[in-house]
Amino acid sequence: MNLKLYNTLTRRKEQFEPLAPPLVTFYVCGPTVYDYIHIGNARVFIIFDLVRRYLNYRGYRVRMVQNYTDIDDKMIRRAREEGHTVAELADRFIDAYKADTAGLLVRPADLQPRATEHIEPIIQLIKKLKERGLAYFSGGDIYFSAGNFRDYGRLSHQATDELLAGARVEPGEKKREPLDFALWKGKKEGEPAWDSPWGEGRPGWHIECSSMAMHYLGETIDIHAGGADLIFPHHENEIAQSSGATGKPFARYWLHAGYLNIEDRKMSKSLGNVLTVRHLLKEYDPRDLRFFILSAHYRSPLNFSRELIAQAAAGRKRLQEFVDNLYGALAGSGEEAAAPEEQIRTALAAARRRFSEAMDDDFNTAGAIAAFFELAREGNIYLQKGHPYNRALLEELLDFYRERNELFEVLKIRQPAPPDEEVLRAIAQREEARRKKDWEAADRIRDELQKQGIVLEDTPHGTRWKYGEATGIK
RNA sequence: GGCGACAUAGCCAAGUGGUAAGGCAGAGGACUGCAAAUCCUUUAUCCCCGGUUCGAAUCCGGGUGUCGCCUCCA
Repeated sequence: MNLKLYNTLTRRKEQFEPLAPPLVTFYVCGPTVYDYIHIGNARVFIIFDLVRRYLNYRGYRVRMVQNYTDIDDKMIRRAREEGHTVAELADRFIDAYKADTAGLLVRPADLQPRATEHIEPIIQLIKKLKERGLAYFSGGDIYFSAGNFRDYGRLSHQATDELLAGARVEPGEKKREPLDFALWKGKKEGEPAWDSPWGEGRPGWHIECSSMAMHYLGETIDIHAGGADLIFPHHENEIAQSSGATGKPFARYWLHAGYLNIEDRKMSKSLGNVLTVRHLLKEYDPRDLRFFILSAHYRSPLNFSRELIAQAAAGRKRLQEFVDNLYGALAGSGEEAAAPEEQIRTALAAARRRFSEAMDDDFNTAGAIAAFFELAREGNIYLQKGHPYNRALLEELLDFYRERNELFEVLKIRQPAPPDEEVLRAIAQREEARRKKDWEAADRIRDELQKQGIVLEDTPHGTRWKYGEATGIK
């Protein structure tokens, strides 16, 4: 095992060593369920789903938790605007989240707890912080006293006095110091509330993640991940609350995904350029969206535009063609191969190595994808050298893509449909026409099949057919 | 103002000391009745200026530019 990952906490790549291998405890900050998720959210969920898959692939047993924030200011505001209860709003957008991420081929975390279903552990955690002198009661709310937590600012690498320079206490706020933040908010008229030792109220935003992460994964977890914008204050505050309560490190590795911009501009409601996953999935194949996102390193900023998606789609198509052609080639394969195999076998070994090295290096998906392409080129060369092909070799090539596609899920690895009598008959007719150099008839048959979604390709070894949608852009 | 990231071909994007992966697009060629697919060839003073080194895209210093965080935000 030689997996390295970039830890925001130390700002360097570190050897990954989980606390209790093969177990890896993994917490990802999930959505606030007040709206549809957008393409920027999608990047985060796709990336960390892939991280989980890769860890599993490397032999770890990953326990992944991702929360739903189903109570906070935004939830309350939106529910009020729409005339629903907060719970109704949450149910609706949790369903939407599940549908949208499924559409993106993201696999759900092992556990997806809701904040409102964990009020009791949250209260216990706040109690502990009060006992330790890290929290205080003020005007119906409970606040965390950031100044009393020595390591505050360590994750975002800001000294507390520098953070203070940009912060202030708004008039009407009840906290004592600018960096303090609410752990519990006293009930206001018309807001959902739960009983607590401090009266009715609701949890603050940061405390839910601390609570749920430790509740399900233990006081020190291996990996904590989220979008880069969560570094401060959310993750900083999570550390303060968790370590403050336990005296132990909270998370050992912090992973943060870079931003996704829209046509070189930050995506924001005010610019009106928020692209929802729901909308994009109507227009694009999810594999194209995934391929696009995975074609850059997860920590780099990534720019989204239709042009760039088209570029990615064109590249992905090449790989899809190759995999489809491997299946086609199996029809003309046997024990004895006509073509020399040394070159392709060398390429296969190199691709395996390259893929693993790239992924082990802080999940370098762009490098890993290059391995897909390099092997495809060599594979195509092999296929051109003439059948019969070595069946076992073709299977090995297919396995290469099948196994890694379990991680990336950017290709359709599927057996072609069984031979269609009608199609075969049409192809035979066309062959006959071509032999007679009756190009008009031959082209008519090809066009006819095309309309039915069947694409014909003439190769030196005969005519090959496949479904048009196999490689088309949705 | 404080903290930080990034700057590689027309476009996207790897590469952290040994003279530049991969993809898209373009051009030319091979194959082909045509088409499709595929293969081959072709395109980089690695933002600028210094420094360290036998050797730097890679390390150090200084510029310039872009972006982000410091406030809800994936």
